Amino acid sequence: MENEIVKYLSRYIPVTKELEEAIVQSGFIKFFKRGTVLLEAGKPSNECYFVIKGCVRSYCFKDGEEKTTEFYTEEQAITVSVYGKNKPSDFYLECIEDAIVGVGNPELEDEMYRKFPELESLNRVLGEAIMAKYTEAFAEFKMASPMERYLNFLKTRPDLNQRVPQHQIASYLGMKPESLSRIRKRMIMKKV
Amino acid sequence: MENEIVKYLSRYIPVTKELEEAIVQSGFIKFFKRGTVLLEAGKPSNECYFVIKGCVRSYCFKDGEEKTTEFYTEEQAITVSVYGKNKPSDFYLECIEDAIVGVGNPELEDEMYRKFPELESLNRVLGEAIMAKYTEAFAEFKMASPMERYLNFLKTRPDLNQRVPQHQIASYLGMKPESLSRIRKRMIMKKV
DNA sequence: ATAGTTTCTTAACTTAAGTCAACGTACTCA
DNA sequence: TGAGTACGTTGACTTAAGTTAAGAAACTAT
Repeated sequence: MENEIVKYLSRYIPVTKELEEAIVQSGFIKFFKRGTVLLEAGKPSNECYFVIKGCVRSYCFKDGEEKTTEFYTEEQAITVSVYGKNKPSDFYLECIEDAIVGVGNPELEDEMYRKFPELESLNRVLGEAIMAKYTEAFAEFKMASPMERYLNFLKTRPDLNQRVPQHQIASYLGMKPESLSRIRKRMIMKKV
Repeated sequence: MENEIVKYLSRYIPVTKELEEAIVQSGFIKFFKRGTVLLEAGKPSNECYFVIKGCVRSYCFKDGEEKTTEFYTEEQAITVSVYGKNKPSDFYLECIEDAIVGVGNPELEDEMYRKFPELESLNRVLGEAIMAKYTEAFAEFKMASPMERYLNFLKTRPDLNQRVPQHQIASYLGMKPESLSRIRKRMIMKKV
């Protein structure tokens, strides 16, 4: 729904009728079916993404294996690759559920910022907050053992555990599927 | 030197005499001796930091041990904790070399953005670029073995390997000092 | 210069992750 | 619905990281 993004924005700034209108008219909001690849590795991208509904996964290949690096869900900005540069993307972006995604590009963004300068300020502030959170997540990952990472995952993203196949969770947590399977077993053992 | 930050900015935007003056006058640029703690874990912070010269390390304690989570060197923005919120910091920030650091606060920042709106735009753009780089670094960390992480570290931050004690590098790479020592030994063995 | 501390290395041992392979289950799609 | 693929679990084995402890080397400060 278009309303979702307005609801999100209006938590931070007053959303005028004009702004709402501009967002809807701009074609920013797009619908994708499960399995759609938004971005291919190796290709430069001119777009940025914001997940409104559904789940988008970023992944790449290493040693012939697919490695899931991030899951982006409701109200998350996708932070792989800065568009505008001509650098080929390191990652694929794939909708692993039917998804509603805000898709931006430099022209649209510049135009919106010109018309609604408060949007750029908001983006800066929210961007800083995302960065701080991500920095903390990286630090925790570094300090944690594989089992601690899985426990942390269950605590911080309990929804994902249901929505996503286990082997993708494994590589997201930096381990092999077999290891995650054994960790789960160990955890069940201890509980009984 | 004040010139350093002007040099940095003028790579992206024209720096007028007024802007240069405003930066110098603001007291943004500060000097710290090696060992100075800029921020203490547990205390809420009102400041943001940008390393102009020297090296700042972020760390925290886990299981009674000090864990280094990041090194910030020349021309790096320190992204732990968003100031302005009253949340206690998760990390310490310590100068591990004599350092020149830009220290900001919300009031100063707002004032500067009001006088020089191009600064806020620049911050948004640079912030997005930092975020993209960091996302990539996190992904690579997840996919890499401890030895690969160390090789990657030597490649991407060769200066740090000289500037920083090894046990701090170890925890920065998510391993114990003993492991890093053995990895180095293994690498030397193979080379001979 | 030297005593005291911190840092790095080494060794022996424990634990768990990676690897390879096999098997059962679940999903999918023609 | 039935064949084929993808997914999760398990087991045996290999490899390397964590742990503990001890000693050597480097650094710090008086």
